[in-house]
Amino acid sequence: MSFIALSAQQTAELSQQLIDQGLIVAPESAKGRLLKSAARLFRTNGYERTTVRDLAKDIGIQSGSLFHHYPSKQEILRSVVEETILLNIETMKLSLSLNQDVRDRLYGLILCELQSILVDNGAEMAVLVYEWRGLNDENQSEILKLRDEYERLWIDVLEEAREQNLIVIPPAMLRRLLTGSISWSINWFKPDGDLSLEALAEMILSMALNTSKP
Amino acid sequence: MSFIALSAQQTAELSQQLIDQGLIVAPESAKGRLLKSAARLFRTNGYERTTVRDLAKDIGIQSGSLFHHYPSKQEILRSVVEETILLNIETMKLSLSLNQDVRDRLYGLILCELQSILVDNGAEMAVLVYEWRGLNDENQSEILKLRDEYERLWIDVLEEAREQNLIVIPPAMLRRLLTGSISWSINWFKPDGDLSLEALAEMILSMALNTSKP
Amino acid sequence: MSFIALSAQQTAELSQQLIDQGLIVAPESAKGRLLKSAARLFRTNGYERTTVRDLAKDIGIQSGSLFHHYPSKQEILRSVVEETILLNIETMKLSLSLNQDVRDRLYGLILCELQSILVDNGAEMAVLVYEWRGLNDENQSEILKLRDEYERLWIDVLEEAREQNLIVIPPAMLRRLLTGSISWSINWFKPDGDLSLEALAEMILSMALNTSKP
Amino acid sequence: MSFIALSAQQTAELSQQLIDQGLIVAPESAKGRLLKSAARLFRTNGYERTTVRDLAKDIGIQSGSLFHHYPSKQEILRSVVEETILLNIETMKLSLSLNQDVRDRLYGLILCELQSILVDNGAEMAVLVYEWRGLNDENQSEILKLRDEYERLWIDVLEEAREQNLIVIPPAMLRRLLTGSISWSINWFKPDGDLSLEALAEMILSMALNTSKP
DNA sequence: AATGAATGAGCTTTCATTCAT
DNA sequence: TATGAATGAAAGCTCATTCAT
Repeated sequence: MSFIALSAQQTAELSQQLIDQGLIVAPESAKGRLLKSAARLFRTNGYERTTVRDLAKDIGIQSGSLFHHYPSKQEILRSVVEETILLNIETMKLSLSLNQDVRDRLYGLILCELQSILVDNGAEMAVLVYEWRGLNDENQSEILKLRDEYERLWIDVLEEAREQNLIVIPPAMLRRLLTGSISWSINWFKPDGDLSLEALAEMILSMALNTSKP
Repeated sequence: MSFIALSAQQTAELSQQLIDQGLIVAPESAKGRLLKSAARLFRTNGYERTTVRDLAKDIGIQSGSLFHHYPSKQEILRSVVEETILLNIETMKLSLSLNQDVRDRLYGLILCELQSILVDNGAEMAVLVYEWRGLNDENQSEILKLRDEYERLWIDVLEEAREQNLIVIPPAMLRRLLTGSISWSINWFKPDGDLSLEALAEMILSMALNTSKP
Repeated sequence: MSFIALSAQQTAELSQQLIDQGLIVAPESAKGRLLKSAARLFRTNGYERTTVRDLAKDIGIQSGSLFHHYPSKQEILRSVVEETILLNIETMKLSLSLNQDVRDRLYGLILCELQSILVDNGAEMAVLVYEWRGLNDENQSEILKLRDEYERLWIDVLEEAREQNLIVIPPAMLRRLLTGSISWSINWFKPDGDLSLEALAEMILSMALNTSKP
Repeated sequence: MSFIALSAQQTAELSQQLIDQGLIVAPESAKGRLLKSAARLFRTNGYERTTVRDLAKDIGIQSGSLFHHYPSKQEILRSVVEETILLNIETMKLSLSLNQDVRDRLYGLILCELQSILVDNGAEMAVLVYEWRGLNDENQSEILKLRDEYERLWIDVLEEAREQNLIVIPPAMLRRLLTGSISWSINWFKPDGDLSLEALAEMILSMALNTSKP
């Protein structure tokens, strides 16, 4: 395959750019550590089952002190979700810019989403998928706008694939089926197991493309 | 396609048998209505966000009266989940007994799972998929045994398909991808929309089988 | 010692008389069994900690059925306490009528109270002593009248003892000290142990009489 | 009599020492006031009949705030009981260290226990005696160890008395009779009445010693 | 008499949030 | 910024009692 992956350096630069633009907070800052903790706990125990005391304890402060950083628990969830989408959008855009072949472009999106959901620091994505209901109505619609942008990237690539007769299922529908397959992996994938992320991505790609794996 | 679907009568008879064996409660009984309500509310709002007062109000009794039927909220969740799996196992077995062709057999499983998760009385399945963490440890392992039996049915059919070279992805892995695709449908499928359950099932089948839809 | 004890037959006749007069219920009747159960449970777990469901279960009926026999849980407690005092008063009167010597008379009272509190079917007395606060105000004052009659018997005998210089502590005060010693025995006396009820009664007598045990 | 009583200053110093060692909480602290309140209410109404709302109201906070100080109502009871025994043990040891004559030593123990149970700040002792069953099993056995140490002090003094032929009833038995007499006093003694605590202690002593009051 | 479903007030406890220090 | 005591609404659950059958 001709796929060009993102280098670690490119990923790091991207994060730094977003931090500089004020779109996401620096991970080593107090707020950053809080968000990381929150993502992990929300993912492990669920939003409701995670108390602000759990959160505070996890980063070594008192529960009351949390509210100096964020006005409410709800806002913490919103930040976790928002930052994740923002980072994912930019990462995916970068990957697309490096690859022209539609197979590679689709593979890149799959890999990116898997990485976001499965690798160590990707707890936030799981929250995005499974703690959707934890957001109140206002926040849901706000996040929805970002989500539309995110999904647009997927649909565009799938439309390309359709034009080249690589897929038979309508793009919007296929995206939904893939979303399910990819997000569900959080329930079974073991990062230290035999199966690599790349191998999993290829399986999903082969399923999507409806052709035998090369 | 040569697929033989379950008739409404067969489904009804199956439910009645399970009721007679004491494995599930009659849906028109007090307990039955409670479980139905619980499944719907748990699905809509999540287990944690559903209070016993909500539940009681929904079926028109006082909150304290709930505990006349079930000793705890947790036990209600357990019952919802357990009954769903039991019913699904038997429904799937029946469907498998009616069809010999492996494509039909797989199509039957997909349809059955979709039906369970998407049609009006399928709220329980969503709970099974998404409220897993709501169960305490003891109940999780108890339910896990039933789940193994359920998954066995899927794996067996996928093994058959593999022997006939209909699928390229290893059965256990493919099942996981399908589980995700099918269960995620709860987040977007509209029962009253243009897409029929059968059409959706066929799309998923075609994705699984890795061959063009006939 | 010249003490004349009550025979089993005399005790039985006494109970029968009270039953015939309608002052206490027959122990083998439904109500009787209920009271016996209640006394035992109240004694073991306390009035508050004993639920009507516990009570019902103990005698093998449903909790709702209890209220065909007694209008409230409170009334059950009142009956237990009332019957106990009534029976004790009569038993003590009988014992006093059989003994003239003041040492014997006092010994009889002590033995009678110990018996009431310690022997197998004497759970009611413990309730009388320890579940006093479980009674509401109205019932407390009603029972108080009976209690006065009961205490009168003690005081009269202690006055006699005082006139004969057998005791040095004022009767009213001594009665209080003895009440404590006797009732506390419920917390440590083992009916099957080495110490007999009679030996214990003698120790208490010797303590009261302020003379060495003969 | 040659009895040397504890001075108010000595008592105060003892309390301070225990506070400094972290064994009991300062009475003027939030926790201290809570324990004091709890002891009084538990004594007056019983553990079960006292609600956490009663408790909170009594010290002027909201019921939820109680749990900032103690994790459960049960733990409040445990603390009340534990602190009482600890303080009593130390007070009794101090009294014993000041008196050599066995009569005086015994008189000191009696007085100390009476004081603990009857004077204004002695509600806790009543709880210890009468709310024993309110403790759960785990806490009962924990407290039991302290209680053994407490009882050891009594038994040792009674053994001395026996060696000097001052008592005729075996020490372990006599202690039980005295426990009853002393603890029962809570049900009748009026701190503002004619009878002084010291006079009551002497009566009990004379009853125990089996000799006329000198 | 007995059942068992239902009541409804009240229980202990949880928890996001506030605020004086 | 951080603390930690306090808030107060709401949670899950208990239980004496009622009542149609």
